[in-house]
Amino acid sequence: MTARTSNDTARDIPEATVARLPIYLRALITLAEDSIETCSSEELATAAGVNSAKLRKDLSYLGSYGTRGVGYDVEYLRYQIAREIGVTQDWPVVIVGIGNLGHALANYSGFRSRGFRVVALLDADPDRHDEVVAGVDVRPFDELEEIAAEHGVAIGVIATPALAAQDVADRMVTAGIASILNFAPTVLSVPDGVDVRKVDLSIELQILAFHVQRKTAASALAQENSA
Amino acid sequence: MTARTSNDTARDIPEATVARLPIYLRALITLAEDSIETCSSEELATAAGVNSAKLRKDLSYLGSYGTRGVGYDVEYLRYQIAREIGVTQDWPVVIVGIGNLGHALANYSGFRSRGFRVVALLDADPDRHDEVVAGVDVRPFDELEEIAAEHGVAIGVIATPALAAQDVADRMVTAGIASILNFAPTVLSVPDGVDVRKVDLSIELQILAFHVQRKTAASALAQENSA
DNA sequence: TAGATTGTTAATCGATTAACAATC
DNA sequence: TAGATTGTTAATCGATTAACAATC
Repeated sequence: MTARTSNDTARDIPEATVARLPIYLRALITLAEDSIETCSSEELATAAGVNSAKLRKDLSYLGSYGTRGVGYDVEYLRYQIAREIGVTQDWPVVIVGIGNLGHALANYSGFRSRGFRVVALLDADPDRHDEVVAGVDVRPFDELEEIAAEHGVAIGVIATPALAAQDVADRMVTAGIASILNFAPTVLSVPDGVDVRKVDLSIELQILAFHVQRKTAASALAQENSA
Repeated sequence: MTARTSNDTARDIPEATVARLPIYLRALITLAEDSIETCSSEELATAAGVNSAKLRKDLSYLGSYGTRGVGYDVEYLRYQIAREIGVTQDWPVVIVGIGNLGHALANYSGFRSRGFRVVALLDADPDRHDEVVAGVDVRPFDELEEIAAEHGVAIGVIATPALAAQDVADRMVTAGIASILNFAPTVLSVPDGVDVRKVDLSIELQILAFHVQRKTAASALAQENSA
């Protein structure tokens, strides 16, 4: 067996670039659906809502997938980005906490169509264990380790109340799940090497509110000064 | 009436700092609930999941609300941050699109408790207009302008399918709603001055998948080379 | 006063952007 | 070849961090 050099694995791609790759992928899928076969960096950038210099710089970290004077082949670039992100394969996912948000997540079609397969829904409440949501049985939270091992689950989604979230995260880590998407409004502490991303609805709204307030204050001020 | 200088309005606070203020606010609320009256930057930083240098730098944009040698008064700092974000007042919000996600959002208690009041739920589907979700009637989408004017709505939430989202955004802008939280997986185009934030569940998962893949590739490589 | 901790400085790091040489 | 567009360079901008003087 030949020892590989580090060149075989992904080069170091900046975090900001990684966060935009899925946006480019979505834009390319939309273009493909519209039967567009080729696009320039300018066109793709517009579809993705970024400027073209940033797009070209981002793509340059992946390799040279375009043709000067012509642009990018939509299908080819789409495949290369999907491969780089890792969504050419299917990732088994567990969702813990089947409240309103858990229901919404389980039913979200965007997961299945984009490389993710919900293999289990877990909830601590025994009253929910009879339910079937989006074609998947709700199972007791205790079965986490078993299910994770059985399906090789690498990604867990936490949609529980804030108080339960840390315990769920600990159990996920024990079960070998090292990537967690956390919807609970709490800061999780996890060992090194475990990757946590956080989505917080009320924080997003508060960031908007800050800007609304500034806009309102600015226009009130302008009005006052012109009076 | 005295003309005000620009010093009276908010200084320019970096975007990265603005995005963290709600996190600090939440940490302070948790500390207050635990009857903690004073905290150091180190303690608050730990609770918020950042390092203390960053926390102090962030707070320095708001003013000098701490006491050297002592730390911060939890209640006082909490109020100052809430005021800076603008959540000492209540913001009326409309949610458009009452599918699974819209339901989850309407029922999310974190809104009401953090300065936001859902004044209307709108959906284009007449079959939904009989429903009452979280104590609020679902109304026809056509009533957007009317409701926005009546309640002075400044913030709109889009939880529709991707195809409807641009139309909803256009109508929101017409109705004078200049801040939009978009859950639909699509890029919105809006006029200058309109603020759009985007939450995309499948993009967050894809970012996780990228890192899982890299971890997996790295350990497979290590194993191979050590063999 | 001595110890503790803030608020600020300055260095470093990473991300964005415009411009353009390379090249189809 | 002439026109178009990529991939890359280098300058700029903004964010992070460690260190410490100011000060309670």
